Amino acid sequence: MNELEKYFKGLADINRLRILNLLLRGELCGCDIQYVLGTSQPNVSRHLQYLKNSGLVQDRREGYRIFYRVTDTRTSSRKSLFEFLHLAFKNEEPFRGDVKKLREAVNQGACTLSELTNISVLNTTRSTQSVRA
Amino acid sequence: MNELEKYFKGLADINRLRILNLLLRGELCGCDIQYVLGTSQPNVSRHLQYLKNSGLVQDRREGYRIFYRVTDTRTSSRKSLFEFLHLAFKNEEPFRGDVKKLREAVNQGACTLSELTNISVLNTTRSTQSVRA
DNA sequence: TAGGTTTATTCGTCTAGGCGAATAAACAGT
DNA sequence: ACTGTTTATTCGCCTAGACGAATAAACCTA
Repeated sequence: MNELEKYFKGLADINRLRILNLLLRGELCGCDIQYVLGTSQPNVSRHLQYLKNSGLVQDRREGYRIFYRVTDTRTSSRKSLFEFLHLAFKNEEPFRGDVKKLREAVNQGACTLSELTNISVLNTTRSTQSVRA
Repeated sequence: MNELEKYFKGLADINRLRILNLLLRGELCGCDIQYVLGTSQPNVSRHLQYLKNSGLVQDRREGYRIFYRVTDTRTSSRKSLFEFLHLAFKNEEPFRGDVKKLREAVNQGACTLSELTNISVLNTTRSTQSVRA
């Protein structure tokens, strides 16, 4: 499939746009993304796989966690695409709200830190399977 | 639906990308677009409607012809999007080939001019219903 | 009004995509 | 080995989208 078409198919969904908006701010694990989007874990996983297959996102395993990040932009048309996205997301909803929510979560201790700081509020609010079980 | 999402859904198809590539070079009627894409008339019409509903394309009637153009970019995020597209299409296939094909058609007398110049080669090659009937 | 050109719509069919629920898989720590 | 955490996959269902063929609609001209 055409490269551009592949990118745009990857961008043609609000969930994936929201994910990219977060990843443009830095590397994130899946559970943090899930928390901000407020949707189910399988749904986040599906969209992340779609983004990977579109060539927009890469991942890296660290223990039982997987960190996702925007694909490297060296010598690629992706660079200007990501720059456009970064500007387009700015001051637009729901992207703006998502970033705010992410910042708050990180300040209180995001997924990676929650087990270190062990904040009960976050654990009860954030954990999915452990709490909902 | 979110504005950005609407745009990207409009861009998530190779036919629509090819159409936009042509329209970024200037206003065109449907039959010229059909000629360059080499697909059926209903197919072109469908994709043009989709692009209109996505807010990426406007049209204007002139007699029994309808001219399509990229949506006005004053005070809009569409401007930077179109600028990105213009660069991305450059030197990429099949967009490059489409522009070449369009130029040749225009030089020999495109849809609008074909009835004036009445070039038989063009008419037999280009006309759809009239010739194929 | 009749015929020709361009564009839009309808119909039927097929594939892709989105999502909830449940389950599986990968990994770490004890 | 057992348990808990994170991520991926499967299943079933539904909707959206793509396209060829045929038809309709809008418009012009004679």
